[in-house]
Amino acid sequence: MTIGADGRGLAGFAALLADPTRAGFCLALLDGRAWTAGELARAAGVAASTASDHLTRLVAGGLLVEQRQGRHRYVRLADPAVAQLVEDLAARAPAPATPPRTLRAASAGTALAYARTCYDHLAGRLGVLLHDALLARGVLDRSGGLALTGAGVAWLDRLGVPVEPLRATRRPLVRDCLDWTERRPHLAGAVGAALCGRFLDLGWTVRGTGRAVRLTPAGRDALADTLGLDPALLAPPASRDTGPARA
Amino acid sequence: MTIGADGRGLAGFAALLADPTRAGFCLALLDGRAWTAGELARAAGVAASTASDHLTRLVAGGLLVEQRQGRHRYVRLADPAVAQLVEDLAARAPAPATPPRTLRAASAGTALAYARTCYDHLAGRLGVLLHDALLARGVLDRSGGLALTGAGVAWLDRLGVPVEPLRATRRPLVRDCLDWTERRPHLAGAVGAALCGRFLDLGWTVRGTGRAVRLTPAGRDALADTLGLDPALLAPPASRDTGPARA
DNA sequence: GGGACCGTTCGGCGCGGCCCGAACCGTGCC
DNA sequence: GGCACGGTTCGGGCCGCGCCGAACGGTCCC
Repeated sequence: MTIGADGRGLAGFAALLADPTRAGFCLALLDGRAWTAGELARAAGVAASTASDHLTRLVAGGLLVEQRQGRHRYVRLADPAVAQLVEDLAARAPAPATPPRTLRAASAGTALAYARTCYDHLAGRLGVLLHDALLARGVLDRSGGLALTGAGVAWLDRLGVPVEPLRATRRPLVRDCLDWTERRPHLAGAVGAALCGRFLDLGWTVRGTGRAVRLTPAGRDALADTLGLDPALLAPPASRDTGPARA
Repeated sequence: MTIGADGRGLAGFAALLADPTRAGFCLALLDGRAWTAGELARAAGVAASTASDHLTRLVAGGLLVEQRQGRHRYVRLADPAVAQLVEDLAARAPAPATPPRTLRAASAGTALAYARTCYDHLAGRLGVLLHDALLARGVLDRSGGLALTGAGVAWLDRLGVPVEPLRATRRPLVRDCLDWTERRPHLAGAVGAALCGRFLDLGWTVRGTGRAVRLTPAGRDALADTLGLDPALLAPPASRDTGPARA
């Protein structure tokens, strides 16, 4: 009531996400990449002029940052904290009752349910399996809150992911992120992002269409080797009916 | 773009906070207590009918829960996760340019800057000092993410705060919460809430007006004793000019 | 230079949200 | 029972916001 009872600041900020089009932009940008204004306009189904206006407001509000390049206006989420905020809100928002979809979309859905990026870290069934394996192997420990162990630091180092530079970022090292499809946590934070990037560098994973990710045979063997993950569990979706995609 | 590109759900949810009156309600309720509809209406400066409408929407949206008692409608934040969400948003929202205030408000501001509750845990200078002391004494450790140590569990147990029951809640044990006035983290999460409650039970702190909290002489001695905190640092604001209140 | 394309600005339209006052209902108190 | 009080419902007014199309400027390519 006294310190910051004035709701105008909060309301103005929340209003940025209170429009279906702007919210859709932010959800699309959750893939961590930079989109052009036109791409976003087409994805949202609005005129270019409308999208331009929305982007200006989102940038002014600090949710997005832009980068002009030639005749393109690239835009992406301002920082990981914004991604987390959008996710937290989306996780609490009711699903807008869009049960199935077309066959093609359903098939893409199973691929996404298997492995995808969530802003800048791994999500989907693969992300959850990884999270569980890291806990089982003692890389992570959650007896007193999720934390990276000393053994975990060494393990990451052997993998080629030095932890020290990550401490310099103001971002938490490790963080839970609730998985949309699995409804269980996967690993986010600076370590989650570094791990996701390292897997791509090592060729253990490759990017698919959109935010989908595929595990390569080399990746499957490597994960089985370094984390003791059962290769059978790591099998990619064999066909479109490999487990229902709970969207 | 594919899994949840539909921004309607997120937008509808964010819209709950996108109104100055509703946002003000939620900020007021951040003190963790239940308010009546009339109290909120007066605090926000709107008609009772307007407040009633807003409350209905906030309850329907899951942000608030209500409890009818006689002719009163008590309402409070639905759970700690909502409190965190509101705080995260408020922390990112720009301050609505309300530099000083009346003298009386400024004086109340210094009391709040010294010690207050933040939903259900301690905040303000006292909260930050406590947080730092817990780190220094090894109750908390943040070498791999903020975590409660084994020694911390024992320390809490000696204080009369058994940790095991706290694990049963789906709430994280320990969590950072950015302090509005100090701009540094204080301790939130299940342990932060339990600690705040235990201090009140022990008479180390007492509630002041609003969300303000005062440290009792017994509390000052006890904190100095059990945590090695310098009693001089713990001194309450002697007068209104004890350090600027950065609101 | 010509043309295609990306993005922005401007006017104008229409819907929806926010607010209030008045009337009404239920509770609690005298 | 009478009255005060808290809360709700309803109708109506108003402002703001989101959307589009058209016109314009900039950039890149041929």
